[in-house]
Amino acid sequence: MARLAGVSRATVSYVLNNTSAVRISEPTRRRVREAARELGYVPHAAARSLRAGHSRMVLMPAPAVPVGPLYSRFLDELQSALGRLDYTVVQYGAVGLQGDEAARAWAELRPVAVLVPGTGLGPQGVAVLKRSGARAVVTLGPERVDGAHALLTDHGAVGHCAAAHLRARGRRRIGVVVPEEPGLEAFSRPRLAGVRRALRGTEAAVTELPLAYTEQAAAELAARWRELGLDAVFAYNDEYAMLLMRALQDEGVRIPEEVAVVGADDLVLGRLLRPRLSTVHIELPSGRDLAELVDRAVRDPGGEPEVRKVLGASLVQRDSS
Amino acid sequence: MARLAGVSRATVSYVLNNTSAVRISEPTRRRVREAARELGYVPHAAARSLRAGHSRMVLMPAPAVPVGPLYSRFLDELQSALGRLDYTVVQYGAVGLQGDEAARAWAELRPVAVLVPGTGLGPQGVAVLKRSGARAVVTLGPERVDGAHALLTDHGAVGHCAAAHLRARGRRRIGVVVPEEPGLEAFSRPRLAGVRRALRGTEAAVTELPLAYTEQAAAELAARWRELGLDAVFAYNDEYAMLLMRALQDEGVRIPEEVAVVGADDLVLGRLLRPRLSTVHIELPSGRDLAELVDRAVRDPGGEPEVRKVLGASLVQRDSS
DNA sequence: TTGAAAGCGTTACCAG
DNA sequence: CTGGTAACGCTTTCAA
Repeated sequence: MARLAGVSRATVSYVLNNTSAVRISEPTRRRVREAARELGYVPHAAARSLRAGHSRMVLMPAPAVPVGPLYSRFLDELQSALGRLDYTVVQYGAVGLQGDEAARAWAELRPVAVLVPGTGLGPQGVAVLKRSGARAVVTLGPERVDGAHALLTDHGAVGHCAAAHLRARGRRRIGVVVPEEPGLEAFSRPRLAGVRRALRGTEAAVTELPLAYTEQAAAELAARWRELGLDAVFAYNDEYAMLLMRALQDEGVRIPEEVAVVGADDLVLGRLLRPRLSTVHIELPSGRDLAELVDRAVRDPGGEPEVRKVLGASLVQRDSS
Repeated sequence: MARLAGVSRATVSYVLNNTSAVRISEPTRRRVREAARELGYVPHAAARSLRAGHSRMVLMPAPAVPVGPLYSRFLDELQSALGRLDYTVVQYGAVGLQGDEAARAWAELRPVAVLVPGTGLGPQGVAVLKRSGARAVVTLGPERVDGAHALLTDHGAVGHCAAAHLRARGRRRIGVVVPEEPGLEAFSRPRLAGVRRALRGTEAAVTELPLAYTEQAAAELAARWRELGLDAVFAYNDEYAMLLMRALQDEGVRIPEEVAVVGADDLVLGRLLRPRLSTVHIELPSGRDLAELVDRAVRDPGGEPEVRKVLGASLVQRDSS
């Protein structure tokens, strides 16, 4: 830049980085600062990290599905926690790249750490990222990936929790709503599996209920409700629960007498329904903890990958079950 | 990298970029490709853009507030549209930097375009970005900023639409819910102003109703409802509308006889309430259009800044008003 | 058809 | 204390 400030580039670097190893005269500092402001000088991150051989960028693929308030909060917390640790968090617009191909695209940015929600990253992808200089790869999903740290979000626990509750309440024929919206299978499948697991070896039976998030789809499901002969339903989450409850009530099905309903996510919404919605409260990891994990991993890239279960599920009983 | 592939770096560059200006022998190409795969070679985006003097990165600050399905959809569309135009969309984790300070942080990444939702970027910030090589700066907010293209989202129109409707229905004492959640003022204030504008010069009166998004806050508001003497309320959006409606119904206030309620956002939710919720349907710009605007601006950085109104508001009347 | 070399903006290192 | 120089990985121009 301001070789035009009358000094050398090195001097500029010293001044702007407050390098303490060398001492620059006050007048010089002033000259440099002034010139910087005047020229609207902004350091060039790419050049810096090229020279340094590493960056402070933590890369996350941007979530593809509209994301609830829970995950939003978590993400926010994570970002500010990492920010305080002097990392720059960047969400990479996921443009439908698949798995290891995506990993290569991410690697081009040479992030110091990569945080991958969901599945789709294989051991190969992890290897690519690490070779390209990523000092930490952390997955946030149902299963661990070789070479990466893992935050295991076992959505099975959500279904398990709901099903165990329904069974304890004496319900035996249990429906499970499976959203038809694409992108939600990642959550709905494990939740369904969790229900199955909870009921294995009991006399209770599970019925899958595919459902699109529209009034009409819910009405159609409700119309054939009696012939399904269910006495309980785990509705995937609170929003689908609301959709289904309304349709059932319009159909004259009494809740919870004829059918118990349980949602998930513990949204404010559920408390506003009548009957009040029983739900599975989901506890995500604290953003601060995760930020610290990332920082630790970056500082000690050789360490054993940490694997940690991070999804807490607990039932909140209200009036719908 | 693969000087170890037996060829020169230039050759590698040619092969991997499919440079058509020069012709490389097929065997060489193969050798290079193979070596690249074997070594897990991934080009270094920073080096590339350093050399090229520009990047294909479109930068967006990540929204600070949990964002509804509307905006999510819009963002998704935008990202894939830009992806198809061969841009890389990156969301920068907003770490509470203010205005032009944030602009400097963004400028460090030398994005080719910056897309800024909300206020907080001043003309100075725009200038910094442009000087640092951004060929397009587009704001998405209530007012234009000198030097930047603007997509004007006039949330006043939302309030205006709701208020005009309520007035046409004969309501005269109109409450307006103002969320207490931080970060929402950016939307709630203009919406309130829009209501005021719609009712100016009429005999209708406006009452502000601050409200936190909790059951208790809603109950407290409902408890003193009669003394407020309102015959209509614009509830900020559908979610606050649901919250308030429930509290009012618990209090025995009849909707719409005693008080008409209008929400906004036209969520599925509103159709599930009883009475069905009247709402303001909001039309965001199509992601494709915006992507094209960005692309045009990048190709012709000298052009006049485009200023465009992009927020459509139309009332959907149901049973609550 | 291929190779060599320059240069993008930074910063570490060493000589003045 | 300050300034010159080299090197990070890449693309491009020029020469072989």
